[in-house]
Amino acid sequence: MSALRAAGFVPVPVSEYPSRIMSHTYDYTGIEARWQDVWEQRSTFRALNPGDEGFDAEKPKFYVLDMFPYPSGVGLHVGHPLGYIATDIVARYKRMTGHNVLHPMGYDSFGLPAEQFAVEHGVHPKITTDKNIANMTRQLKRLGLSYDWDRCLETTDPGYYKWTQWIFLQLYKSWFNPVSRKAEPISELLQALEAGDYDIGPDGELVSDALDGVMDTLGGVEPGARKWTELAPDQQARLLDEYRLAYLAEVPVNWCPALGTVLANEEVTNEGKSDRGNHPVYKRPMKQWMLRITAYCERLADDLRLVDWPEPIKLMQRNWIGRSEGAEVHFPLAFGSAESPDEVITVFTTRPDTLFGATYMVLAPEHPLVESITTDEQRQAVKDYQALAAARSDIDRQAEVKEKTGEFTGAYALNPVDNDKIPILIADYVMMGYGTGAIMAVPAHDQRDSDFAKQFGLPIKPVVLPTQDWLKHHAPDGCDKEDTHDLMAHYVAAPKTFDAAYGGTGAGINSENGEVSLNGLPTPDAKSAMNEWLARRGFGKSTVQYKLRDWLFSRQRYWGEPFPILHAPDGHIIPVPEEDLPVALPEMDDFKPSASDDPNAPPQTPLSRAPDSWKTVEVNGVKYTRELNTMPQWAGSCWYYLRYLDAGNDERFVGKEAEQYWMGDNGTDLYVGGAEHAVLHLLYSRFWHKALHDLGHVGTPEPFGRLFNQGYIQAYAYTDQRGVYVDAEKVQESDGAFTFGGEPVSREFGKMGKSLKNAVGPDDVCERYGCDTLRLYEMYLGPLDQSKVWNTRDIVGVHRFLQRLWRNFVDEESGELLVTSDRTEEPLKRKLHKTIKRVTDAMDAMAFNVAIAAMIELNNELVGLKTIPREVAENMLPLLAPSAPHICEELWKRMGHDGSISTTNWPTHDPAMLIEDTIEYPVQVNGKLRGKVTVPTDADDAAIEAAAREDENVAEHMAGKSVRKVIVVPKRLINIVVG
RNA sequence: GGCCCUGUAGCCCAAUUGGCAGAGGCACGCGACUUAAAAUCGCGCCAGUGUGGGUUCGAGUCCCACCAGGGCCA
Repeated sequence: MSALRAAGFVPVPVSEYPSRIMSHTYDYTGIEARWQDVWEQRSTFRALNPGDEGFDAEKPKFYVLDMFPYPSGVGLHVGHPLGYIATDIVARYKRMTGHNVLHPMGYDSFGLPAEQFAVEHGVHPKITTDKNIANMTRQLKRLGLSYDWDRCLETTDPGYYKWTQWIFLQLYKSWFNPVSRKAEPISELLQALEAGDYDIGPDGELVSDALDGVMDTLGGVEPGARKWTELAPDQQARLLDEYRLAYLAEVPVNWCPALGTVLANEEVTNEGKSDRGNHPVYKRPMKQWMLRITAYCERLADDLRLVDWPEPIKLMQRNWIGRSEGAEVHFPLAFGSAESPDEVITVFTTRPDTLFGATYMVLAPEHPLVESITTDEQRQAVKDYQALAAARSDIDRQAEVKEKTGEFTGAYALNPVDNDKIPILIADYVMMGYGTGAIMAVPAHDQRDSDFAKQFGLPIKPVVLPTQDWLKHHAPDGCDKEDTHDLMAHYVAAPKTFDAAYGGTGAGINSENGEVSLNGLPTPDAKSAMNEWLARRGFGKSTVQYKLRDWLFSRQRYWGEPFPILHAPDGHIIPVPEEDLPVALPEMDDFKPSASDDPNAPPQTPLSRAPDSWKTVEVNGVKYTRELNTMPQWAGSCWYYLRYLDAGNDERFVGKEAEQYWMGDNGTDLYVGGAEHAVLHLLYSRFWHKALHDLGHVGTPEPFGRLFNQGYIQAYAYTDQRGVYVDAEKVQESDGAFTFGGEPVSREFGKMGKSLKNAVGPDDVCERYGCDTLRLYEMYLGPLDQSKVWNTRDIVGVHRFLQRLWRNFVDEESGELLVTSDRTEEPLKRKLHKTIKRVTDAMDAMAFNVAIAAMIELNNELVGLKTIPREVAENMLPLLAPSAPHICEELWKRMGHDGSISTTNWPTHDPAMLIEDTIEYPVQVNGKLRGKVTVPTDADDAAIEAAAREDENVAEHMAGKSVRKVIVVPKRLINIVVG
């Protein structure tokens, strides 16, 4: 059952539509309503799965997908359907070129926007969501979009989120095997542990002889390794939990008291505010569900090579994953503390070549080692500083200000390259969440280290020679800036007098011990020489680090998927058995989050107020409590593209055969949506898909083979003298000045939407011009991938085109069809075939603006004719049908066809019709146009040249000069170079 | 500060990927029809491609620098 019918929509019988047929003019209202109804009644756009009756296995498949919308309360504005119209044209085009097309739509109905709308209006989110979905479905249907509505899904439907929960359980029941680089069932890890394949290292890492040298974490037997069988049952359980792809962890999270929930890093803005609502966000440690997306860093980055996506989006994902190559270096403590005499501090650096320049170390104030290394004299000062740092936000701490704060721990480490005793400090510009939470400070070559060192009077030792330009630019006053040697000498002797740190590359200096010398080596060579030395001496090794963190997967909200997890009184957790899914969201009247202005307010989830009958579950005599957090916004959208393939399946999240057929080798054939999802949805989806792929549930390594980002529709917006936006519709223009209610306003420009008060609704446009006009107008605005300005004034252009088309086909007086079986005149026939080719090429390139222009041109050719030849009409309507389907269906029917035009074949052009008998060549002399000659198409180069030389004007410009070169570009031009 | 995208008639956009800068639309002007207006039809109007260099027989297209607008990351 379609969402629209579910919402109580009853189609009006065709005969009752208001009609202006009597006058035989272009009655778009009646035509559009009538054909939309016919499509619905005949299920014209139902996509058949393999095994369905009538399924044609011979046809290639084409899966064209839209990013599904949130069912927002304000409905659609004309910016939303831009992508939907484009995919609809592609879907209709592909059907006509012999493809089995899957073109579905659904609603991403869980999450903050829906919940906030419900809270604001004091209505249960289920009710507002249903209402909003009904309204948006009505709006979408009115655009004549050829979705298979039978596959429409809502992420809030228990029949859907049952499988979202199921996928979560698959992640929970899996671990990432670093050797195979794949997710594998955790039961296999358990078997391996029980068989003694691995021992357990002191930090819970897996240790195996067989894997020695293959993997770091699985490397050779370490002292203190234990056997699996030596662990107590609860230790065994905890160890397994540490390897799961979904795990609980006490981590510093982004806590937003005003929203009453935690947020993922991706949902926090640069200013440290919530992406939604712009509320302050604080870091605090909390026990939360995490998904181990970091295990997939390498594959997520590498596999971007497999997909046809816009380069900027790939780049954004790569930057977000943030791969950096460098080295891990172990600094021994100079005086071991009493508790742990062998302690080392491990740092990650991207510049191991600057190790000789490390003159001190900095730990994050939260670093676990701080406690044990701090000397008694410094203890109080360190404690005070830690308290100070805890009160600051991450964003604050990372801000690039010259004023740095910190405190000395009293402890020292040894720089492994030269055994120099270097002080260990704590400072809040070092973050626990990045790298190892400790850095080696190289003040000569890192700006923040330099600021800190200058402030605390720490030594600065240059180890890389800067470029001359840099030296000149940053040298202190009093240096001779033209004297290269003087500058260098100055720099090496007194680097702190220069006003910046040199972060670039260059030859090494001051970098030599008895075993390795970096002096004179360019940076890349210096890096590898140092890495080699570190590895040889056991002080470290080259390694790769990623910026991406694990995905915080809990939210303290009501309107989300409940976790299928039970907590025992003793703290251990068990999954809900798969056959008991879904864990339905309980009916609750009080679903509001516990919002607060107090950053220290404890999180309290709405589900903690659920009835006990829901919260408590008894299994084998033990009373378990359900997990009371819910999943985040993104959970449902991670896999919806798979559910469409087999939306009604109760047995599996998607049937194998349907999945194999529609996903094929490369996933979706076209995925269209906004670029704002470059690092959120698109990264999360890829992660889930890869895990499902590893576990054998889906066949392709990537979900979205081809991605296309549509641009935004922008519109003029107007502000009054206070700078407040006013309703753009009510602004009046006269002589280039704009007024609102008599007051002058200034014009700006921005993305269409509620906040700028410049939204235009599709319903109004459909009312006034019809949806075929709206569809054409949106496509005709410009290239799909670019942002364009909405200008209501321009709509009449494409509307006139459709009016003219109608009058070319139908006599408005009599209603008589003007299509006859007359022979097509030769020039018109050529024009037709040229148009077929141009439109086909443009459709393939998704250059719909160009395709429409070509059709307008052909239509304009027909305007002067009393009747049009059937040959032209029969080819022209199918060309236009994907873009303006309703008017084409109507004219197609009036021409005597029974079936829908959407099932006819796409026209093909006759190449012979494109070849002209003669070609006019522009003739250039020294690159300047001097004449034109017309020669037979089959003339050879010599004949063309001869003809060119005969042109009077050309001859004149060649007179008295010798010909150096003649360039004849077949079918293009002739250029004669003289001198 | 780094990276990415975009600059073509008054406006939105084409330009076969290095080959005559103009397909289409809007706006504007004139004419036809009309008592008149709208609609419709016909005709017309306008830039040398943001700026400055370079490569080339030839540059809107490729390279370098700069300017402006938009985006992403610091």
